Amino acid sequence: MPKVSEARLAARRRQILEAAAACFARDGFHRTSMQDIVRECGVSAGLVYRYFAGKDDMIEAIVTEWHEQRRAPLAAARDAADPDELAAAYLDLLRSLGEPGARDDLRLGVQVWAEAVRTPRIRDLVRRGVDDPRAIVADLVRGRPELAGAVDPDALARLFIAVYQGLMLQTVWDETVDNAAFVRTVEMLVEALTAGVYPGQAAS
Amino acid sequence: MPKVSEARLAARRRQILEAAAACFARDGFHRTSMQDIVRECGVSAGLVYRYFAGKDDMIEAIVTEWHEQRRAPLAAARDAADPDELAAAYLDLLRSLGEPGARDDLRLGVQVWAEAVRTPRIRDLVRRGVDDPRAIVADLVRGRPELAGAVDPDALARLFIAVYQGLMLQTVWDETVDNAAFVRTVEMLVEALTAGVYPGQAAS
Amino acid sequence: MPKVSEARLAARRRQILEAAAACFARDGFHRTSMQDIVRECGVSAGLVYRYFAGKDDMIEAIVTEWHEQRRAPLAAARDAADPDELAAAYLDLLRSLGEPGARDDLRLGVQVWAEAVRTPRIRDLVRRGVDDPRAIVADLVRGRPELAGAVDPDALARLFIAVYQGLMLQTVWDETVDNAAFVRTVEMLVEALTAGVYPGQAAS
Amino acid sequence: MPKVSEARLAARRRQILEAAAACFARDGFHRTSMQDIVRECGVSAGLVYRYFAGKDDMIEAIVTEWHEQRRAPLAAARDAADPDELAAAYLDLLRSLGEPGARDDLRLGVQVWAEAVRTPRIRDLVRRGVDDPRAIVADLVRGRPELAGAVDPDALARLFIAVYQGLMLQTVWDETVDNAAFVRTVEMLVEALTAGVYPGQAAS
DNA sequence: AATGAATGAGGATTCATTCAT
DNA sequence: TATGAATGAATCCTCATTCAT
Repeated sequence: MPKVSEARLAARRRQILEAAAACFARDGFHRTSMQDIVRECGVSAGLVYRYFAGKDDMIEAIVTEWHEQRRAPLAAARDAADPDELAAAYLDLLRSLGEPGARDDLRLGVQVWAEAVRTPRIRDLVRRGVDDPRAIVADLVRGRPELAGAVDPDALARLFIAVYQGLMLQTVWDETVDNAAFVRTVEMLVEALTAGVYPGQAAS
Repeated sequence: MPKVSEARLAARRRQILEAAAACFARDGFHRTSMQDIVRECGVSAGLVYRYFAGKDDMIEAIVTEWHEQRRAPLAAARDAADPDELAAAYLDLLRSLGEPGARDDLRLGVQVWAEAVRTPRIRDLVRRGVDDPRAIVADLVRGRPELAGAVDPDALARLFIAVYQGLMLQTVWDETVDNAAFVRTVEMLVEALTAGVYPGQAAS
Repeated sequence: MPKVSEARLAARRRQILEAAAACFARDGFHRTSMQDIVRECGVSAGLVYRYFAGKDDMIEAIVTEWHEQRRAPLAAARDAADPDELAAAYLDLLRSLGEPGARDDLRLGVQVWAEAVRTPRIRDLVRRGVDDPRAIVADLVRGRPELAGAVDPDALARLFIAVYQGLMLQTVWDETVDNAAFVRTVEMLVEALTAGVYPGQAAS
Repeated sequence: MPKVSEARLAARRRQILEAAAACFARDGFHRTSMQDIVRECGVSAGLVYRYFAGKDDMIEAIVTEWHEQRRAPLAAARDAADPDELAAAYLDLLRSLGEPGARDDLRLGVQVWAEAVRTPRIRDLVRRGVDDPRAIVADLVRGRPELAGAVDPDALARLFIAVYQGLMLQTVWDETVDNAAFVRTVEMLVEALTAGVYPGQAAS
């Protein structure tokens, strides 16, 4: 089995996966037929089944990839071990939601969330996609006593994730959302936390 | 001269609608067959079509009702014209997400969001479901100069809605979410806003 | 059971029958639902079944009536025992096909013919609808030796009926058919027959 | 690069079309279910939809073919540019109506006529199926001044078509129709026309 | 490796008819 | 007499998946 062939295989897989993602983003998992995907990626129906065991397998692959893409920047910031960098990475994620090129990704994400409600395997993937960032943020909070004393680190982490999720939803349905104003408001909130102005917080 | 009372008709409609909502919450709109709904509500297939023009019509009815249920408490609080009451109503909505009886409602909501991505009519309903509460909150913020001077009222309103949406998602996938801790954190945030401790805010 | 009631019954029956005929003419027997008829005649579904045993029964009633209406003028002319009158009655029938008010009747007739292909009971009714006029015309021909010697009376009768049927079809599909020109051509043919100008005919 | 030859595909299409024609002739378009056709042609339900967009598409294909079969002999005769040949072709068409093997074709034709009443696309096809032969015959009449002076060429053409249509109907309902006698009568009529014996006709 | 013809169960919806009121 | 809510089998069509080529 020559290496060229392996690269080709990977490229084919990618080609199919991207066509599928485009279809799923447009119409959701259950309103996209395999024929739709076949049409979109320009290969035969039979071939798709040599790369994926079936539709569910394809959905899983797409969900896994979707979360990986979001987890990466946060994980990188954590590895840098600089709290400011993590905050910056988070705000960048918020900002990226406003970029026009992100639309399909957001649409896909919402479909993933809905699928997680009913499919245990998808739910597990999505939960990991939430739990990993949450742990990263919670760890950071725990490392700063003036914050940790005032708030539940996990709850605060969930709050930041919730803000991300909610902005994502609102952006998906309404392209006129003022992303910059939203991010500025969140930024102020983050700064206030860092500055220790909350009731119960000791001044830092 | 109807031979069957209007109340009976309304009850039938409700019976069907609730069976449908239960099915949709469990399996999503497109993995729920009309047969599933028929089985769930115990009437014949044909009868469903005397009350709803089709599956899409039923989905629309359910989406409309879903948003109405959330809008009502906020609208009531706004009519009371008491800022504290509005904040309390909002926090109650967050708390209600943690009640065990709410599960199906949350699951249904996530399906609605996913459907809004691909169906213009549903998107319109969902946007109205977001825009109405947003206007209520933004108006409140505008009425308090010390807040309005520091933050974009719309952005802040979106932020609160985002928090609600995100908590809803996380609760749907993970029943172990600590709702009380989350709400406490949000409460602190709200109080800090009211207390005017944010950078840029004049002390109230 | 008072007489008034009987008249009412007949009126109801007529009301339903006419609504049904209008629907059938528009959409054919099998694309017209009982609900369509119910809507058209403004009574309830249940009531229709007190006047007709079912859809098939209604179709039969309509087919019977349809043929009766066409047979009547020919039978009247035959009873007058005047050959010229019969010819005139026939030409009048042709002319009536061109009248705008006849459209629905023609449409209905074509549906009847199609139904006669597959339903024995309807076929019997339709055959009688053809055989009766044919006998009338054939008898006339037989009574005129100079014609009967030259042509098969039955075949000639069938020919006249065929001409009627064909004109009916062409008129149904195409409202621009020149009815007057068609009738003039047939008239000339009839006169030629009467004048005995055919090969094999002795001069009258 | 089709893996299955084009001939095989065409054969499948024909297989399905012929099964459908048989069903439609037997039961009419709307009393024939897709399952009936599927049973008749021995392929799966899904496959039918790879060859036809739906039931209506199949009906259209059948109607088109039906008219083409009748138009062909007339068109061939016209191209031969011999009036006698055209007359012969017409009489042959009449004779073919009496052949036992033609039954299903006739039954199908009557269903087509009924469908033309309610479906614009079918009506267009049927009108073309009438207008083409009419033009052929009318052109012939126009080319013979002694005929054209006496009759409206279009009306005469319509008359011949009407005779064909009427004979078809009568044959469909009644297999005892004496086709030979009918054709002989029509033949005589044609000869008389050619001989110029009509009132208003100049002797040829 | 790649194709796409073929399958048949399952989808939403309609319909003639009945019967409690 | 009259209503119209209720039934459930039947209709047309789609879909994920397979396998001969």
